[in-house]
Amino acid sequence: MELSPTAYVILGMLSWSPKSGYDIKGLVDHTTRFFWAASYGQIYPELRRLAEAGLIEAKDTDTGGRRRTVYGLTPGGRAQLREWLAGDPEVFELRDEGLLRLFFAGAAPATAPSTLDAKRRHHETVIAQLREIEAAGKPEGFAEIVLRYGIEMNEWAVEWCERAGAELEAPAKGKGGR
Amino acid sequence: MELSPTAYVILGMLSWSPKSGYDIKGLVDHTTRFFWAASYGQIYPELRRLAEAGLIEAKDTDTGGRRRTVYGLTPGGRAQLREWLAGDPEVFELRDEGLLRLFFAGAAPATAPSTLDAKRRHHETVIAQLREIEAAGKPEGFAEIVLRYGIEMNEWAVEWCERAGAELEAPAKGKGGR
DNA sequence: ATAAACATGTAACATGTTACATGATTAT
DNA sequence: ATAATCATGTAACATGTTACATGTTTAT
Repeated sequence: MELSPTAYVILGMLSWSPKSGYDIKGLVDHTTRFFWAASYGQIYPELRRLAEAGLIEAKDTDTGGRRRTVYGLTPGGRAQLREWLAGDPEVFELRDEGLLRLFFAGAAPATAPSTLDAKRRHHETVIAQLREIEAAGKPEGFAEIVLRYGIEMNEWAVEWCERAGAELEAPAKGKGGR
Repeated sequence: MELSPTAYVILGMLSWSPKSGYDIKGLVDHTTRFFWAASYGQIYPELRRLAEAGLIEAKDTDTGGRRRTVYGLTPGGRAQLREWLAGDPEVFELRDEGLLRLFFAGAAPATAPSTLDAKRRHHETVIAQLREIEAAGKPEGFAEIVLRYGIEMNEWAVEWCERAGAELEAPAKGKGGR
């Protein structure tokens, strides 16, 4: 069976412990969002599909009035997750509008420093968010490794923006930039 | 007027010189693809929209039998591009299936080293492609800066994969004990 | 009371990929 | 002749976001 990577986000989350769609969305927003986001519009329909495929199972635990459907992995779902983990990753996509603007900055060179600045600020914001997650959740094992990746990659990007910004200022060939 | 970033890819390409849809696709594949991809299915309809909006202009140059529509920026299109360049970048998205697999590797820990290895190989492949572009096109100015970003970022990622791989192999000390 | 958080879901929209259809020109 | 490249375009499909609709429970 061919599943989307987003389906594996769900399977992976449920491999830790049973969860509701709401739980999954909350976890995604605090963990994988930086390298794999997912919205309710994806999660709820996907939960239904996975349940129909027998990879997850609903344990309708409505605690009184508030309806809440908690799903758990079936043995088949766990096998599917492990099979996916054993394969090679295929998707790697980056969409960086800052880089795009910088690339075309020749049409308005004066805008380059502020583009670089905005990009740097973006990465700094992400670092702050990741550090918060780090402090709050004290992740361990693979989650911690991946979180460190996020922090270090964004730190690298901040440094690059600073270096590139300095380079832009350096060749001041009497053009009267600024 | 609200344009998609992909529309600005076209406007940016045309700001250098007039081009056909085919030209644009070829250039995208050799330049922006690493941080902003575009397919024919996006480019041709977008060219039509931009022409209808008066931001670009077709100069129907059919060289004999082979039909070829070359577009150039109008003054309005150039203004639109410059306006966009002056704003702050908004989109930054990463989709890294390798990181996702690593994140969930707890369900099959033995798969982690090969995931890391595949991710490293991916980044090495990209570096090789970017170096080829660098050697072939001798980019200058902002294009060169952005190309260097691509190479350096992927080098950083390769190093990270090596470091993380070494950590995985190292006996689990430092945690708990100590 | 009322705001925030919990909880599920759908519909409309936007974006993007792939395969297909068509045909001309150039290099081998 | 035939493969590669040039060249344009569409249709079907896949993916993903946003806004909306609905209602409960908990904290202030």
